[in-house]
Amino acid sequence: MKYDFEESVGVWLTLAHQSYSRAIAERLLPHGITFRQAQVLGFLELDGPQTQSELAGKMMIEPPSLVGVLNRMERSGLVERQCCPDDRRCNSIHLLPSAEALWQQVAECARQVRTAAVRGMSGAEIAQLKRLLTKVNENVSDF
Amino acid sequence: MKYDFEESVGVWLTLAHQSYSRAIAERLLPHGITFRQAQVLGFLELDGPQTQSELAGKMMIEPPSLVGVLNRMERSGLVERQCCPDDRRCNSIHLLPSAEALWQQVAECARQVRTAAVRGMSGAEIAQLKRLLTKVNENVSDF
DNA sequence: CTAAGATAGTTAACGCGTTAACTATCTCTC
DNA sequence: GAGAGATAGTTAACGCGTTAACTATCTTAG
Repeated sequence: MKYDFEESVGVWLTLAHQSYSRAIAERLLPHGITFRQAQVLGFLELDGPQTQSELAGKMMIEPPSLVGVLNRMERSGLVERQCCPDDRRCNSIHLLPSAEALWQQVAECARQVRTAAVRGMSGAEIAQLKRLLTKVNENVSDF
Repeated sequence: MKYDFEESVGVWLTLAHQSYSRAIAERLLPHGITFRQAQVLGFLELDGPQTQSELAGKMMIEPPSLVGVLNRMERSGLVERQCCPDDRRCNSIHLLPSAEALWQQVAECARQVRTAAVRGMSGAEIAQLKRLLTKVNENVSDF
């Protein structure tokens, strides 16, 4: 009773995910930014200044994971931690001017990869892919 | 011109992949083993003693990434690095007795998650999922 | 046979993920 | 108003991924 490494959803999933994130990382590299940092930029751009917990929630990582990302981004002068006056436990994360310019380029990278990923697929196929991936997600989430 | 985080293949892919690997990790935890260590076990079980480069290739990680995994597995008494007599640059990685027993349980975990992932999907849908994921992989690999 | 190049493995430096444990601060209840 | 509990952020310890640079060893060409 052998375990077949080749014929498992897990393998296809891993392969696709790996190529995808590698493609984004490679395109982001020349801009001196990582995928996670780009995501922070995106959410701040989209929803304005917000809390670390909020950001971590949207990025679907644990708060401690965000600490390092923000430290590096602060060091690069992209964002700023600003203490909330009404709740001194919170930090409000703000974009700095240099980040605004960068965001346009970063968004373009993401858009390119996103477009490339579904090249040659019909609308119906894309919808189907989404449906099946969502299904896998559900199946596996609730154990 | 906003970047839509919700409606991208990347997001669906990430979500599915995350749940999947989390599900495996959770099931493996009680056995005191990680996903990567389980993979090493699997490939050694399947193909017998082999080189670190070979292993890294099959796991699709870089050789330096494997070093730490093997160090920890050696520390746990699961595997052994054995110097190849015919080519003294290579290490031949061997399973130790305690690993043999563990493997049965680990394989069962993987099988459970793999089965759960496609629950409620027809054979045609699974084939379609594979086809689409492979397509995404190809699309994005060759830039 | 020797010098040059390829290959196997390691280390170092970095980024990022986790959980557990800690510090502040806020909130809620008595 | 004081003590108990919830919440925001951090740190520490761990696992794992990368690239670049280094050490051995083997191979190959001259």
